[in-house]
Amino acid sequence: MPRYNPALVEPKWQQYWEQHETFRAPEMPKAEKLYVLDMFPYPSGDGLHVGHPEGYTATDIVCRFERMRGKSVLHPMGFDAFGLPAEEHAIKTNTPPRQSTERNIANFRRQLKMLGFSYDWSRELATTDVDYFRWTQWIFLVLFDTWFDREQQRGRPIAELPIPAEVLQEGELAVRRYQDDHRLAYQADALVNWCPALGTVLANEEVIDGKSERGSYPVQRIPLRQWMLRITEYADRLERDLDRLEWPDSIKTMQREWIGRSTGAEVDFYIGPGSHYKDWLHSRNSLGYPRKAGDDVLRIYTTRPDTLYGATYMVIAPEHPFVHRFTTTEQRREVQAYCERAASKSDLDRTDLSKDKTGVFTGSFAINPVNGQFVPIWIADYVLISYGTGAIMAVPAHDTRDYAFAEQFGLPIVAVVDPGDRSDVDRAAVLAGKACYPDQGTAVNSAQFNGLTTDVFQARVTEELASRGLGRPATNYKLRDWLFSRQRFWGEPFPVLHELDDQGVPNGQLAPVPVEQLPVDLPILEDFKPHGRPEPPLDAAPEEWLYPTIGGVRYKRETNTMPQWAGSCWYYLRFVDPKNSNAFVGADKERAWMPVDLYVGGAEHAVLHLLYARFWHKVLFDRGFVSTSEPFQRLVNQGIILGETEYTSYHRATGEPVSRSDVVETGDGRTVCRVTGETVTSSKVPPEQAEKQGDVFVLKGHPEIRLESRAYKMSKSRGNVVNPDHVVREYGADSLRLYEMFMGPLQAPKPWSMAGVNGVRSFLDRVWRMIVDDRAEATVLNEAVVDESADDEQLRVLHKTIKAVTEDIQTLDFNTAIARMMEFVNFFTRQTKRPRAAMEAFVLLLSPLAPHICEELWSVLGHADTLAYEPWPSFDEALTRDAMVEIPVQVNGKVRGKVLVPADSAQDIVIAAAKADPKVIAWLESSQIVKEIVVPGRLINFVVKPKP
RNA sequence: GGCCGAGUGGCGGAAUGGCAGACGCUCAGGAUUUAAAAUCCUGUCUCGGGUAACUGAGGUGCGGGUUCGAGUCCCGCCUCGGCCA
Repeated sequence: MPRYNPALVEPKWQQYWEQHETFRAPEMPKAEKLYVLDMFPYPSGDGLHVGHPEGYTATDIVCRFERMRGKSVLHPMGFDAFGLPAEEHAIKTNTPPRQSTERNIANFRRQLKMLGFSYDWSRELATTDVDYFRWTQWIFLVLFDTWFDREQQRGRPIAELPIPAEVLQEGELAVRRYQDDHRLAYQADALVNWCPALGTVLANEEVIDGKSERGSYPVQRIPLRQWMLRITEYADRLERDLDRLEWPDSIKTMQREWIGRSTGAEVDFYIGPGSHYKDWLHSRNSLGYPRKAGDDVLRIYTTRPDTLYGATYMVIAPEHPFVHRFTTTEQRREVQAYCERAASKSDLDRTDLSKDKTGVFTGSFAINPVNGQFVPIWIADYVLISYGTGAIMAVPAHDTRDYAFAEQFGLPIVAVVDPGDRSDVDRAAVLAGKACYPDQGTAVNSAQFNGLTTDVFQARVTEELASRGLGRPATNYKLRDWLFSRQRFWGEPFPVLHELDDQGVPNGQLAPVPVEQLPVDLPILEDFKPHGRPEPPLDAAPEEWLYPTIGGVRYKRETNTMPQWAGSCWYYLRFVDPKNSNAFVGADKERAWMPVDLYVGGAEHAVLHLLYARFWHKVLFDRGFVSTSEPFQRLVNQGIILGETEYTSYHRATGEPVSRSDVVETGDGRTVCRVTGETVTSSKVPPEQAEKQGDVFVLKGHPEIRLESRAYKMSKSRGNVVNPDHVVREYGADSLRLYEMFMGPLQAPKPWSMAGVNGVRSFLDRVWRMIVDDRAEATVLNEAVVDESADDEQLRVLHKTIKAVTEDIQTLDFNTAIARMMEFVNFFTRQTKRPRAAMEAFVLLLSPLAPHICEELWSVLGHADTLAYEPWPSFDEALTRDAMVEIPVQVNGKVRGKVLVPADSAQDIVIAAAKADPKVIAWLESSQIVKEIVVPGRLINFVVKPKP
C-alpha cells in the first residue's frame, strides 16, 4: 500500500473493532472505573452536523487514552428520539413517526460508526425503544408515588404521608384526594403556554420571548388541566448541590439564576371593611399568621421588607383572582378592557424596563400593616401572576419599575432608604422622591426603624410582623413546577388510568397502571397529526387501548404524552445495565459505575436537560434506587463550531457600495443606511477582495468602504453547513477528528476552515511517510525505521513529546497535544535513522486522536493485535529536559544576549556566564548593576542605572 | 440595564508573572519534475539601518497602575459573544 488512503484503512479497522468487540465494556469494572458520556444526539432528518463530532471526539480520546492506562471505561451511545422535531419531520415526510425515527437513527448510527468512536455499541438505546420507555414510565410511577417531606427535605413514599385527622374523618375519597395533592407528579389546572401551531402546550423553558422555542410560533396563555412535576420542592437542593459539582461556573450560574432563589417576607395587607381593621389586627395578634391567605387580605411577597413604609400603592397582575372584587363600578369598563389587552402580551413585553408602563386603578384600597395607611390598588401587567403571589407592594422610590409606573400615573413617591454619600447617586434627588435608588442604605421615614441599615431593618421588621401575625419570612423561587404533559402523539404515554363511573365518565379518581402491565405502548393511529385543539391525538385511539378494564374496574387511559425531556432524564442510568428486564438498572452495576465521571455536551442544555435530569436523579436517590445524589460529576461544554468566516459588503439599490460603518440594523431585521435611511442589501465578498486596514477590513481598492468580517452559526438558510460525510469522503475520519481538536480549545467557539482540514490531513500524510515506504508496492516499513536505540537528542524529543501529550490529554488541551506531535514528526522526518521503539511509542500517542491510521501503522510495525489496550507510553522526567539550556540575558527587562549553560548550573555560574557574554558586556559597560535577578533555567535580568 | 466570558500577525490559535506569536493555514522564493500535482527546503508582526550575516525601535482592543519584568495581576473604558432582565 503505497500512499496513505483513509478510504481503505478506516473501514478496515472499523470492521475489525466491530468483529472483535474491541470496545465492549465489562459488565462490572475490572479496574478503576471511568464513565464517560456524550449528550446523546437527537436524530434529525438532516444527519450529523460537524458540531456533533467535536464533543464526541473529545470524549473518545479520553476513553481510548484511559483504556491504555488500564481503566475500565464505560462509553456508550444512544438516541434521544421522542418529541416534537421527530414528529414534525414525520408529518413533513408523511411517514409514521416510528418509521421516520428509525430511519434517522440508522443514518446517525452509520455516521457515528464512520468516525471510529470507541462506543460500546452493545449498549445502544433509543428513548423510543419500548423496552426503554417501559422504565421511563416506571420512573414516572415513582414520581407519582412520592411526596416531598419538607422537614426532612427529601422525597418519601406516598404511603408514609401523614394524613391530618380532619381529612381522615372525611373518609377514603378525601384521603386519596389529599395524597393526590401531595404527589410529585400531580394534575393541576394551570395557565399554560398553548401553542396552536404546534398543537401542544409548552413548558416555560420552551417559550422564548412569547414564541415557541421550536419554530417560533406564537404562544397563548390558556387554562388547561395538565400533569405537573413538583420540581420546586427540590429547588433548594438543586441549588445547594451545585457547589459539589465540577461544572463550568457559567452553567452553575445559569442554573442558580433559573432557580432564582430569593429571600424576603410575605406580608398581608388588609382589604376588608375599614371599620373592622382593628378587630382584624387583634385576631391576627392572637391567632397568628395563617398558612393560606384569607379573603380579607392581599398577600404580597417582597424581597425588601425594609421599604414597607415607602409602599405608596399596590399592584396586582391582570390575572389575579381579586381583580373582579377590587374593581369598583366606575372602573369596571376600563379594567376589563385593560385585562383583555394584557392577555395577549408576552411576559417580556410586559416586564421590559424600557417599555412604557401601563395600568389601571381598581378603585379599591388596602391598609399598610406597618403604619395603617390606605394605599390604592392598581392593576398593571408588569406584575406577573406566576411570580410570588401575583401581587406586589409598590415602592417607587426604591424600585425602578415601580418608579417608572408612579411617574407615569402621578403616584406619590416616598423615599425610605437614604443612600448616604455615594458618588454615583444624587442623594438629594433620592430623598426628595425625584430619583429612584434600588440599593441598600439607611432607613428614613420609617418610624421606629429610622437609622437602621437595610439588612438589620429587614430582620427586625420581619420579626415584628411575624410576632403580630401579619407576615412571615419567606423564600421564593423563580423556578415553577414543571409542566410535564404534551398534546402530541410522539411521546411516552403516561402509565395512568382515570377511573370511570357507571356512565363511563371519569370520576376524578386516578390509578397507576400496575407495574407488571408496563410498558404502555403507543397505539397505532391512522392520524397522529395535531389538529390545533387541546385534545390529545391519543383521544382518538382504538377503544381497546383507550378503555382497559383492570380488576373489574373500567378506566380511560391518560391520553397526554410526556415531553421530549423525559427520556433524556435517565438514559445515563440505563447505559449501565441496558438489557435488565427486572429493573431500570441493577443496583450492583449502578453502584459500580455511577456517577458519570465526565459528561460533555453543548451549553444549550444548561438549564433544561441538566436541571430535569438532576431532579429525577434526586427523587430516585431519595427513594433508594440510586446511590449518588448527583448524576454528572464533571461537565464540560464544547464550543459551537461556526461556518467559515465571511466578508460582507453593503450596497444601495443602485449597486453603489456603502461602508459597514454607515449601515445600521432596524428593529425588524432590515439593514438601512444611517445617513440616507434607504434600505441597503448585503452580499458576500470573496476573501481576496478584502483587505485589512488598521482594525477593520475594507474593500480592496476602496479603503473608505468597510466590510463586515464574521463567522456565522451554521444554518441551512445561510448555506454554510459542513457535512461530515463530505469531509470523511474527501479527507478521512481521522483528519476530521484531528481537525476538530486542532481548531482551538474545546470549550471555545471556533470558525470552520476547510483549508485547516487539509492541513491536518497533510500532517497524517507525513506521519504515514515517516513510518511507511510510500513508494513500495506493498505496505512495508520506511527504510529509515531501524531496530537501533535512539540517540540522546531523539530520546529527549520522544520523552518531551510523551510528557506533553500525556498532560495535554488529561487537561483536554487537544490542540496543543497535536502541535507537540507535529513537532515530533517534523523532527523525525528529518532523521535518516528512526528507531522503531520511538515510532511505536509515537503511534500509541497519536492513536486516541487518529485511531484508524495508528492501528494500521501499528500492524505495519509488526503487531498482530489492536493497539487499543497497549500500555500508554511512559516518560523519564530526566529525559524531558535538555542537558544544556539557552538562557536569555536581560538588561532592564530587555533581552540583550543569550548564554548556553548546563541545565543544572548554579546561579553564580550562570551570572558569570552572562557577564562574560560580549553583547551583554557592551550593555553593562557604562552602567552600574543595582540588582541581579535569576529565574533558574528561565532567564537572567540585570537591573542597572547609569554610572554616576 | 445586570452577570459571565472573550479581544494576540492576513486567518485558527500558543505562551506556571520571565525570549510574545509555538503549531497549523495562507502567501512568497527555491529544489525536484519535460511540465504540473505531490513532496522537500527557506522566508512570512510592523517600522528604521545594512548588499548581507545582522542590527535598533515599536507591538497582545484603549487609558492608567503594581512589578526588576505584564498578553497574563489591579482600576477605568471600548467592542464582540452568551445568559438574565
